[in-house]
Amino acid sequence: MKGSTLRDVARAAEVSIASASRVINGIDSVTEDVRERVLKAASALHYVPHWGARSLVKSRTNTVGLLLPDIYGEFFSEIIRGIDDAARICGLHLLVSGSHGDLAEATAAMYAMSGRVDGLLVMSPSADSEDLAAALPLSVPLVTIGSRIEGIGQGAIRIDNFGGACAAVRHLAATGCRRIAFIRGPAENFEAQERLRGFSATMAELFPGAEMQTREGDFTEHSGYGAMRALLSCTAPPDGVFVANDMMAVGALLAIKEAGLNVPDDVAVTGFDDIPLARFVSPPLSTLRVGVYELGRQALDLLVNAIERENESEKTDIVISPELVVRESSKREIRRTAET
Amino acid sequence: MKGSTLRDVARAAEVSIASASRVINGIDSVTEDVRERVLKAASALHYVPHWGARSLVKSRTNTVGLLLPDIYGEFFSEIIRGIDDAARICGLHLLVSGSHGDLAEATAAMYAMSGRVDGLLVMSPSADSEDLAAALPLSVPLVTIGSRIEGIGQGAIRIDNFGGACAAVRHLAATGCRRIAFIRGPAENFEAQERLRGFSATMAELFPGAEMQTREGDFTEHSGYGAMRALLSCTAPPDGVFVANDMMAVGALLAIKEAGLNVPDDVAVTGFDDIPLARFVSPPLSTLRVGVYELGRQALDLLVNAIERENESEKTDIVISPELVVRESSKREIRRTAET
DNA sequence: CTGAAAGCGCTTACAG
DNA sequence: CTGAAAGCGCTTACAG
Repeated sequence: MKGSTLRDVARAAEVSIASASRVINGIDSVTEDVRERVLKAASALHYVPHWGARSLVKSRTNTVGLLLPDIYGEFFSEIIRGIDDAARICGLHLLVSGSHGDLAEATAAMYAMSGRVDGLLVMSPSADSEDLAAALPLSVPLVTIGSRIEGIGQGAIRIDNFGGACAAVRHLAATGCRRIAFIRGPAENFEAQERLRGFSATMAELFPGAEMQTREGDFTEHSGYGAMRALLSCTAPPDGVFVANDMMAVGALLAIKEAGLNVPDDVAVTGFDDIPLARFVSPPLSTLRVGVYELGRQALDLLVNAIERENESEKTDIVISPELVVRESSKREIRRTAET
Repeated sequence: MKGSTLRDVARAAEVSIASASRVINGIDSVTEDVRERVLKAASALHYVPHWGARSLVKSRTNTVGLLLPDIYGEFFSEIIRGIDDAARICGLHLLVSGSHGDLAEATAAMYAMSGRVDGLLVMSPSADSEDLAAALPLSVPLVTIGSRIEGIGQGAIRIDNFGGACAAVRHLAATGCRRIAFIRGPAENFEAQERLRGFSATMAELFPGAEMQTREGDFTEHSGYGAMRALLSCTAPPDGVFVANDMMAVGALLAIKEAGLNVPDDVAVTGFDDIPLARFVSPPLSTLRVGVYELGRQALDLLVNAIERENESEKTDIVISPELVVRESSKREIRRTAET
């Protein structure tokens, strides 16, 4: 079970450790004879380089850390995929850590990682981010994903949640909706806040003085269902709903159906994210597509850049604009309403 | 940017490196005075232990590697979640690597990982597994997930795909289906093969001598759609379809709808996996629930055990039985058919 | 081209 | 309780 070391290989090949190291690393001009002997010995002994030792002397780990919030589902999967693919191309390994209930856990995870990675990718959309910033290890290049924090790290990548929300509301209005409601995400979530801001701003512009109906959800289907029921029981129920993410929108769809109303004719619905599910619910859900995979790739590229240019403090910010995808849930003829 | 070392901390705290090491590791009885000084110095210097050095001397990395095939979606996400949660409890880090197109890539990934982990979790349901086995580093405890390979590793965890398939076919038969077809997964995929085996065996038992209709898919929604269309254009189209995974079943649902037929009355449908989407399509999809999160947890526990009992070669095998979940897509009154 | 030797940062018996 | 020292496995100038 115990692995063999370079010394064992060198001994078996009857060369010095230095020479063995050279052929293992494929460097230098080494005699073909030596190379062969070392390679043979290495494979016979099932030699695997001890990574800790190598990283100790090179002070490079060739590993990046990925810190995720407590995320569940497609989004998580996609972003890892994007990062992992990009990392493989750069020859980097990926250390992941998810599900951090509270700040203490997130800090501990970051701290534990920072000694073994060349850089850190941190996604932490909740409010504690400020405190997290205070706890940052300064010795490691860091790129934030979708974070509200401006000052920290060597780079940041985020989604234009505000712009996306504006587009959604404009779209609903263009399709004839006059009473547009909003189902919000968690109050402490930065991305949710930005979507709310986009909603409010656009509503104020399009329907000045009108009252805005919103309900809070927690990004789960269940909460979307509940919020939609609440909205439908208002005295003036909405004829269009922008929902802060697709998962909640799916719940909203259910609630509308249960109320015996039609989507999109009675209530048009638009979500956010474009998770795969969006295409499969009935009616298919209009939404804002975020290239999550691409986001992951770019985040990693940003980090690799930061690692390479060391402490040159040129900070890069990337903003990804979501794209409106119109499906059946909001596709309707512009109707003339009799009442106001 | 450059991190400080234990030596720096010791110097600042005016103690020996040994003492500094002790308080950092929280061991031994150390004077309260020393402890305080070291802790203060460490935080002032933003000291982070160099993990490579530590692992070099302890010959423990506190990291496990996870090797996944080219997987996309919920399944991937869930299994990582299960493993990550379990790993955190054990104080282990998780190195992940996905998307291995071919054997060479998978082998390279495994090799690259094996020098930096205490154990390996390998999921590789495709046929190359035999070759992969040959390439295994022997120095690292290894647990396979859903692998066809029997001989390798210190443990294995797998899904009872055969049993699940049997249950699905029996269920369809019990609900009145008389011509049950099967949409297969990729031919080289072990799990897909097992599901096919279960289908064939049960069909042979229930409808001896009857011809079996099957079509191959590749686990994507699109291929399920195509396979279903092909099945519907047969001279004797099926009145029940067992589909090798939920994603393809979703495609099948679409094809049936497009053909103007009703689910479940004209064709009952059952999938496999119970991905979240299954509940949201219309009609909701009957399927076999596999506790993927739980599977991940258990896989890690198995590995931790293997790591702890070192080379005692007591190999553990765990088989998880999927559970039949009946939803609308196969809920129908048993009908009497006029024709044969 | 090749080898002896120093050193990466840390832990851990071993003395005191 | 504390420190000096050896050693974990590897890479890399430095000589030869």
